[in-house]
Amino acid sequence: MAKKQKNTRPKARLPRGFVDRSADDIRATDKMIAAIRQVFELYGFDPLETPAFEYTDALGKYLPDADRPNAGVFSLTDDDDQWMSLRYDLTAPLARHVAQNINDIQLPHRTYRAGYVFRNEKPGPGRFRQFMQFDADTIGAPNVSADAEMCMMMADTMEQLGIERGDYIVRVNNRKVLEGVLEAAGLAGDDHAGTRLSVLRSIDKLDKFGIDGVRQLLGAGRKDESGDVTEGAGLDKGQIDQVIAYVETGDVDGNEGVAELATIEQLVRAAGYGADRIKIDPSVVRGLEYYTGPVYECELLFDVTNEKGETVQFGSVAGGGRYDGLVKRFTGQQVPATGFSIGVSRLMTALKNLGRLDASHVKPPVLVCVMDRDIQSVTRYQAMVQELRAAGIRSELFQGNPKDFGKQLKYADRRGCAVAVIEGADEHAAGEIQIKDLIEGAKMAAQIESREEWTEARAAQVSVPRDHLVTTVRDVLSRHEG
RNA sequence: GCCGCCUUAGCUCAGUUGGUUAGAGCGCCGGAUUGUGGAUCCGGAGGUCCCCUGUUCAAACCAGGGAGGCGGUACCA
Repeated sequence: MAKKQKNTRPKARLPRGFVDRSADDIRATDKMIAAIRQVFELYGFDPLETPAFEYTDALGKYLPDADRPNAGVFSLTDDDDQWMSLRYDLTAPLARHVAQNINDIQLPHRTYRAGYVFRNEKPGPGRFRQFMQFDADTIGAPNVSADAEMCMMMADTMEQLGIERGDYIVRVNNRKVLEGVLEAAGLAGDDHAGTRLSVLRSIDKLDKFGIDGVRQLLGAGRKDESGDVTEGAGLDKGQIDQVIAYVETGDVDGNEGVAELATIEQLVRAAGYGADRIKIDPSVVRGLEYYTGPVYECELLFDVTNEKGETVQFGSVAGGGRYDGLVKRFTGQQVPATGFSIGVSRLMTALKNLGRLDASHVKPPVLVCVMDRDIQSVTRYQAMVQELRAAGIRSELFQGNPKDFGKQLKYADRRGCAVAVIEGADEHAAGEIQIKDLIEGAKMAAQIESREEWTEARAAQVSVPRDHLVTTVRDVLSRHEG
């Protein structure tokens, strides 16, 4: 029978691409969010929260030919048979919110929001199916000064997060410029729509594969490490040279986008942001779906290593752009908007691996041990914990099985507690308590070889009057500060 | 999706020209030690050898299929 039961036990496992988050990660995330929020608030943005689910058509992910949401999103049908999906970014839900409340919203509308988004796709190193984004957007802002502001705010945010100047770069481009290049290469018109997509994707791969890689992708194709072939855009040599020349110089004649970029550059330079922080970069492409003008992204310039010590390609940690058509989908009126999104989870990985995120500020608690198990004694131990807490000292009563005292100290040791408080019958009779410095004790343990000696030593332990509890604990804690 | 590699104890892994009861280290639990963490010593628990089918007297090992994991690539709002 027992065997049979075993077969029906569920396997404890996570859905692929999802992770549990540890105490350290949560605290680090909270800290990052607080830093980002501080910058956004300072710039005059207000918070907004939208739900994790939206009706699928509001996200704009319906296949034209099937009554079924597109791949890439997690979807289900509500009890009225309507398709709902988990949001895959924070921009589409914002557009829905603005369209829905357009009469009550004072434009320009400046908002920010943090939240988890979900993507139903193959996870990769550092890429998950649930991750956090932190967005800022200005809705109803037709001029590129709003885009320039976004770039500057991105830079400020990086510095607020502790990333030093020179360790990040905000790169800016313009969709209109890219379209101009494609036109100049003879790729205008509906016939070449597919090719245009391929070309843009190829340009986007510059930082990953370099100029030669981009050339291959623009032409016949490229082979990856496993030997798999990526089909190329199939341009001829003249067209490839034309595109590569643009990527290298950023030149396109008489293009509206070029003028916009010049304005952005002028604005940010006037505000004191040099090319070491914000620069025009012709290889920036961003998402292909809805951007209509300036696009920008922020990249980290230092090496990030993974657990195995290998340097990893990190890519951009934030990105955004102008999306003038997104609200129009709902209302029919043009509502120009621009905004960007920070990949909080990714950025945290980078900062953590770099040791730039002092993840654990939180000190382990002081442990009050349970020596005598009668109710009178336990109430005394409880009172000690209350006293410590009232003094603002993080502390806990041992809540495991108290019959083995050694286990309690072992628990304190594993938890990293600095102090254990011990009061047995002897101490109680004398009106004393034992305060044990576990960190000092661990150092002493290294000097001791025999078990007996170690047990006898009662390492780094002092006996003090009961009413010295708080002051003595505080002394020991401060000894280990910093 | 496509390409490659991988899957044996909680973890990291060994294992075999196909041959009895499948191993190690670490971890875990118990004891030496029922009032003191570490080190040491002794003992113990823990396995559908990823799943299915086939070949064979015999499969953890061979063959076919499948699943899962990792990595690359594609897609990425």
